[in-house]
Amino acid sequence: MDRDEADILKRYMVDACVKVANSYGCCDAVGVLRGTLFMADRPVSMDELVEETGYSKSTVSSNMSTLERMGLAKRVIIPGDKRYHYIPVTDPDSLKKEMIINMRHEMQGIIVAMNRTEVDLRASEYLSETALDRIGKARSFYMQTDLLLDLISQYNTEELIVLLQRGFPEKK
Amino acid sequence: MDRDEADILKRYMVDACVKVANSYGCCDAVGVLRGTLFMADRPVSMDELVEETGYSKSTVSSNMSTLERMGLAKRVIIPGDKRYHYIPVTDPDSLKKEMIINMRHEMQGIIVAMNRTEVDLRASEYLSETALDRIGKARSFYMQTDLLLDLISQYNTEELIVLLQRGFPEKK
DNA sequence: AGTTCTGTTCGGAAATTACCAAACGTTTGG
DNA sequence: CCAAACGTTTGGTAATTTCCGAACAGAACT
Repeated sequence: MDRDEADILKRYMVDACVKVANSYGCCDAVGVLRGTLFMADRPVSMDELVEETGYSKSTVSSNMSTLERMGLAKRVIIPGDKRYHYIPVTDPDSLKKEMIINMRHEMQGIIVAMNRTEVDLRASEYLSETALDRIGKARSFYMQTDLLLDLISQYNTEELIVLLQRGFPEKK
Repeated sequence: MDRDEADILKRYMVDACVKVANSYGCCDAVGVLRGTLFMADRPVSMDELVEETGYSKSTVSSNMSTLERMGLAKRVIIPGDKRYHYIPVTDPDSLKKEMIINMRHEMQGIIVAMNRTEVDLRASEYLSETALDRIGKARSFYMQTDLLLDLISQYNTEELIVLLQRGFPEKK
């Protein structure tokens, strides 16, 4: 397969991955690399990623590190080759796990901030009931969501779908 | 309450909101404004946001628009005042709904890309079974997740927690 | 009408970020 | 122990983004 053909084949995935990457604040290169990796039919070395994406070696190196950190790519060892090779992470459980970890991390950051703020608020001489009340309500939302995410992480997607489609049978 | 006191009270929330904003690729100002708005005990005019954040009027205006677009702030009308006033969106249902809409949007973008890629792949003379297989598996993951999100959006958080804590009773 | 008080848009300056090339440290193979 | 191959780190540059001030457009009141 020549380069042009490969580029045409991967364009949609690359575009979609770039959009996703951007929506999480990542630069284009992360998306391009992810899409390229996804479309490869075997583990890809860094040289090949340089070749296929047109980015420099240093850019590929650092951005592949971030893809790895995000749990979207993995390094594998190819026997008889001293170079690293990357494969995309595509198994549902890993992807789901990463998504949930990220979301819970966000929840917990906000919860910690709310706890600290509540302490400050109660110590303040200008005690704002409105603020206290709002913090209490918002915190319980974030804690509930965090709990829900924990529960969701204990089932796989098929089980969750069955459970939720079943719903509350007693309600008929 | 003086300015310093207010700044101390809101610092944790502002910091946390800035972190969240950054993790979604938004600039600091979005987080600062969100945190400030959250800590206000009444609807806030744009002048007050300018005053409290130190940003210029134009910066506040454009970033409040993005907060509104993200479903995290709302404009309200104060009778007898021709200025806009902003309130933070804190009710659980709205927040949950926004989160799910964003996630489903991401899922659907990827699914569309995969469908188009599959068409291209099948039309290509260099048909890669590996790529086709990977696309099929990945797409079913994203479609399942999308379905799951749809189901999740049909319950409120309390109900979901009950359902998932109950689990599969027949499995004892 | 005109005046004043809104909020948005526009152009440019400053700060940040993405990227590359080169130098560097490590590992592999001879 | 040397040479070659590999990946990471560093410094500098180009491009982007953020932000501000000024100009602008619209509404409310005189």
